[in-house]
Amino acid sequence: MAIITPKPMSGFPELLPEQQRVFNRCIDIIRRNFELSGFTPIETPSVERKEVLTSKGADEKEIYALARLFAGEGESPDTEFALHFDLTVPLARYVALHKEKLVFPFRRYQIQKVWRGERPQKGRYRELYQCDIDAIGRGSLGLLNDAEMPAVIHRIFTEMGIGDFVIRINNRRLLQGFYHWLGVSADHIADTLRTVDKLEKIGRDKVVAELVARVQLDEAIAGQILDFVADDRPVDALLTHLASLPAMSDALFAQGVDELRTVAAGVRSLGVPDSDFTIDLRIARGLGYYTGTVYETKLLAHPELGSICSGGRYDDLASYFTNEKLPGVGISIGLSRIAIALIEAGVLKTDAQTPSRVLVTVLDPSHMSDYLRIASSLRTAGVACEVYFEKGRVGDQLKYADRKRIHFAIIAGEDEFAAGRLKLKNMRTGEESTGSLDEIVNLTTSDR
RNA sequence: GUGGCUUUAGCUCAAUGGCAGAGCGCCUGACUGUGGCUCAGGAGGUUGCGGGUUCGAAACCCGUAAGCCACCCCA
Repeated sequence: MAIITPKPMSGFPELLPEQQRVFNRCIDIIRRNFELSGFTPIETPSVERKEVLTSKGADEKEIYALARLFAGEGESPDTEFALHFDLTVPLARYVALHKEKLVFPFRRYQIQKVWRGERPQKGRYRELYQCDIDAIGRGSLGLLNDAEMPAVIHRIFTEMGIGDFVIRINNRRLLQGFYHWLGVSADHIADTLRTVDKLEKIGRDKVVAELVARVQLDEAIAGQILDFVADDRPVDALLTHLASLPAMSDALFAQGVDELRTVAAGVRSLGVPDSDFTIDLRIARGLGYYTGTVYETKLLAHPELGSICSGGRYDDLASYFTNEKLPGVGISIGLSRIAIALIEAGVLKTDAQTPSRVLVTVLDPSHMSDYLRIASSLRTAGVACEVYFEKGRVGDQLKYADRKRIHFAIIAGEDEFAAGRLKLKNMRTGEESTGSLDEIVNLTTSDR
């Protein structure tokens, strides 16, 4: 029989055990911190009806549809379902469906896989984890929710130890107001936002060229826009400067500046140090539905990964599913992107290939019931362990423990059982100690 | 969807058109109550796949697939 190649599809990442453990630890940190800020878990199905997914005008090339491999006579193998490509659209449907049972503001988190029909590249996958939090209001939603998103993210990234990062905050109202004040026509504003968003990637000259050639802005105006957004003074100085600009005569601009000031103050009070967040007028987010605050997060040591966490404020989450106005603000961590890249870069350190902390070696199979009892006692004490059930000398068994980087081995044979004293070997130090079962269990719970 | 580059052992990579190799990893033994270190030995390849040129192809040509990168878009 021909061997089927065991290689997974590119873009559908798969981890080795020690990597998976790091990845899961990241998920644990994210979940704990989401809950610490009062966000409640929900999970939506991996598939939605196609019409739900395309409601926001998503790029249909990005969506994987579900089909059966075979269809009966007169049946179509196609289904009306497709895999979700983000968690925001499903959230909108969920909230619209359950709004009479939910209490608003609704604060939920969701950690699930999503699928995108993309050409994979570094940091870009076709199957990936997204970790979203959103706060949804009914009719209205307080502005300080916008400050909470970066605060939660800051706690998570700090705890994960992913290295220095900067959460960049901006406000789309401010940008729109500014462009309006400059005289950019309404139907060119979205295009302008999107083009300026590329600044970091393609550089000032190309952005100006594109603004002039494609968006048909006056070159002088394009230049003014770029001077405006490239302003990188510190938060307070920038806010003061913005408030002094003649563009303050534009109501939208003034509102944006005001919102940004409130959000920045909130972020600071929620414990994010000034070194870790900034107001960056360059970011706009490509997505059209953001209306106010927007976020992007950059890893200083890995700028090539792009934004590892982004989001923003939207006026109306679920306009396709209900007439009721549901404004919200949310942020999403691209966990697969961060974790896989940082594991490969060695920033997130991998450890043992197993959760087992202790290996119970088997020297004398006639005492198997004793070995099993030892394992049971360890587990009752909360110590992860396993028994070596295979044929093998002590050397083989210790080698097994060594390769899986199991911290301790319990070694007991005829002599130990006769004396009622077990031997515990610390695999890291090589040090051995003896004691009763209880004493040994105790030793494995202490650090070292 | 468009373009560029790449594909040789599990991994990283050599091999001027002339015997397909190294390092690391893996397995066995030295070592039947003690892992890592060392030493000795071993396994592992239709050179991505299909065709062509040639006395002879891993190498050159055509096709195809996959991978990487860039665009697009985005986490």
